[in-house]
Amino acid sequence: MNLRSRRTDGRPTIADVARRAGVGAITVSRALRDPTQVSEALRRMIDDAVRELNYVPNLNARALASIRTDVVGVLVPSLTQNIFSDVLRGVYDGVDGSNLQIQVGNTHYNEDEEERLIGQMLRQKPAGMIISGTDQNARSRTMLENAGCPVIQIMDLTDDPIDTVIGFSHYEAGRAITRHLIEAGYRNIGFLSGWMNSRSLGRLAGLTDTLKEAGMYNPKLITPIVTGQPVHEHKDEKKMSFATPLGARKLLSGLLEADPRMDAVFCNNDSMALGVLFECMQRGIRVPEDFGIAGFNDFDIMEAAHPSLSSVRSPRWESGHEAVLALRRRLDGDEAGPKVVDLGFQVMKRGSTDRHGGLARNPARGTW
Amino acid sequence: MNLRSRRTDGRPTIADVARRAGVGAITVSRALRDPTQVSEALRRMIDDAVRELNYVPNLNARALASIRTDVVGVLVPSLTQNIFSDVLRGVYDGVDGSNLQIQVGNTHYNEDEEERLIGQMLRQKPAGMIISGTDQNARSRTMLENAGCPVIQIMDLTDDPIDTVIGFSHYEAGRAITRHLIEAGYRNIGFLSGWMNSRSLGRLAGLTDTLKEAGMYNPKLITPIVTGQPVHEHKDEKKMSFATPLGARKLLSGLLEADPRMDAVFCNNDSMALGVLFECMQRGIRVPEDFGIAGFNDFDIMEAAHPSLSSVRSPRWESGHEAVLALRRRLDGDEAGPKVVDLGFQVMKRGSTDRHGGLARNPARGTW
DNA sequence: CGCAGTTACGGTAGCGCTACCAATTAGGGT
DNA sequence: ACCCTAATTGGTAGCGCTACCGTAACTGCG
Repeated sequence: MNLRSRRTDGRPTIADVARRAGVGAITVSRALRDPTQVSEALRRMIDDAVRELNYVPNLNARALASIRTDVVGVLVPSLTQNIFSDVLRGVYDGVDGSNLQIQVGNTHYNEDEEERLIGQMLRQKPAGMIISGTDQNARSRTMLENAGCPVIQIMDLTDDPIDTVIGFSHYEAGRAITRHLIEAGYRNIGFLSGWMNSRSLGRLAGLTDTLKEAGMYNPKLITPIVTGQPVHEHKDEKKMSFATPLGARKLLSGLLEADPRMDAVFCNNDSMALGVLFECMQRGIRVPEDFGIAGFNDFDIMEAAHPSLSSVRSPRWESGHEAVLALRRRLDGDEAGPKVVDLGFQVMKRGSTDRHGGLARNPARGTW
Repeated sequence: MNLRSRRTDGRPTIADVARRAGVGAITVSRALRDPTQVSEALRRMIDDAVRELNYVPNLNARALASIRTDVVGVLVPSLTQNIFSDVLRGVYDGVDGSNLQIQVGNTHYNEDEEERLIGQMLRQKPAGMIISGTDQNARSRTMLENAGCPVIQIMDLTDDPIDTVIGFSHYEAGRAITRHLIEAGYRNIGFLSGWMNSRSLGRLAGLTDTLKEAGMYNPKLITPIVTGQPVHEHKDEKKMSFATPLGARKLLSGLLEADPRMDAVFCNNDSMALGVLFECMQRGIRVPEDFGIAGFNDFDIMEAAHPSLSSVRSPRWESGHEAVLALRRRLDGDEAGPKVVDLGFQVMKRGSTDRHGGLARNPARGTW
């Protein structure tokens, strides 16, 4: 007797726990999912049985039997860029201590791929979705609106979220860093980018508007705008064509040739800002006296460079983390949270834009 | 009639496909998983029905009914460091086009946490496991040996893998970069590290042995060794205490104080090498003439720095990618693959260690 | 032509869990 | 005492899929 079917693997099931605790299986199920539904006495018997048997629920069975799973789908446009590594770290830190599972999808900045992944994930009836950006196409948006689960858009801001958006304004970030460059005393300010996505474009718009308002706009100081699907991320670990330190060095050369009066540049990311710094070093251009440099994102390296590099600190980890926390609140039944959360950004004013030595007199590390 | 139960969500099931194709459900199941078992004629009918109904298999049901799932558990010690972002990118690239799903766990360099995560993942009956490092504790190792699925250890090398190991020798990497520094003409070579794990220790051992063989070993030029559990990775996105560019600048100052003769340093990672470069700039120490700098990992920034920074290129993306490919081969029934795969490393000889201008005469980017 | 061996397909019975409904008990008001 | 509601517990019937076994048709061979 007592021969277990070959189909099981001998691990205790909810029925084993129920038998040991002397209750019905369904009561165990309830005690596990919502202990308040079960009386104190039974709950303790069940807890004891669970512990003694070392019972672990079978998530597949749970998912099959119930209408929802504990999977959170997270879509990012790239894993190559450190930005989204930070976001994912925030996400993983956010699920620590919950029973949520993360399923990551990489859209490769391709909206068809994004659409496909959204469809695939929604079919798994996820507990929630976290998706980077606010620029989903119409079909993706419709799918998400009808998903029947919380959908959090991150790393950007919009008045019209699918459900909830948690991020910051790239346009305002572009404005803020440009204002800083102007205040620091630069007059011929350029913009240097490799490949641009919708968020980069927002930052560029912020720069352009601010420069125009100041009567300092000069299109020759803006590198050609490359959008669309980025160069495929290669197997050999090379990154997207221009958006590298080396690419930035070449692009800077081009800008200086186009208009030698250029005296500052806002780079689309930190890597390119570093590349610009190194190009300046090689050319003997003094930073910040002759030339100001600002990056975007503010990775660690910016503070450590010499001169230290100004940048805009973006809430990457925070975006991922807050998104998960918002999701968890929603799953706990709290529907009251705000639909638009602005995490802000921080203009980090450092040596590379300190043209007149103001920082030495007032060496704050950065200001909000 | 025809009222669907409230428990379903209206999506087509295998039974719907079977009905439409005029076959039994089990035949559809077979046609989906192993088409060779089904005759050409039926296979086509089934394929058509699948397409018309837009049928997508329910993975939870499949997992519940069968003995194995399509989940691959991936354990990394950290998500903070770019190293493992690259590994994960290789992993995700490797599963593209298969039906494998990735489940990531972060051990935070804590072996108890690692043990817990291994147990938790194995309970889900994964198709395979990929785990960073070869230094699992005894209980973890036992669990993995009895897992009944392929287990790939990555990012290190050992003669005695649990199952298969794919990586490179940190010890040999330490030897190789040290030989390079000696050949470049440096005589007082130090080692700079923040926090050390077992792989860092391997590199340090390679350096130490090589220096001793050359009669050049000087313990004062080695920063204090900090091991054990690293400082907890904070919510505020700060990284582990010393292993940052800024930390490196302080540590370098300490070493120079301990023995001013120091003329080169091998840094435990690229960030610290950059920090050292910036510290040298500020102090007016000429690189590479007065001082040689080498990093480890060879992230993009090393090539773009000025002077460009020597480093050891580690196969991070490749480790993740090859691990998944090996796993896929195993899951396809190919048991013949090697149990130890050395992906090698590459000493990237660049400006920061080019004391005598050899690179200018022979400007190869690096040599294997 | 009969028989074993093979191939192609289908039916049945779960996998472990939970939705749904029923049953039982307790408490509160009249 | 009674009815009515709420709280607690259990039984039944799936969720969608596949392991296992059975059946039927086909093959080759003596």
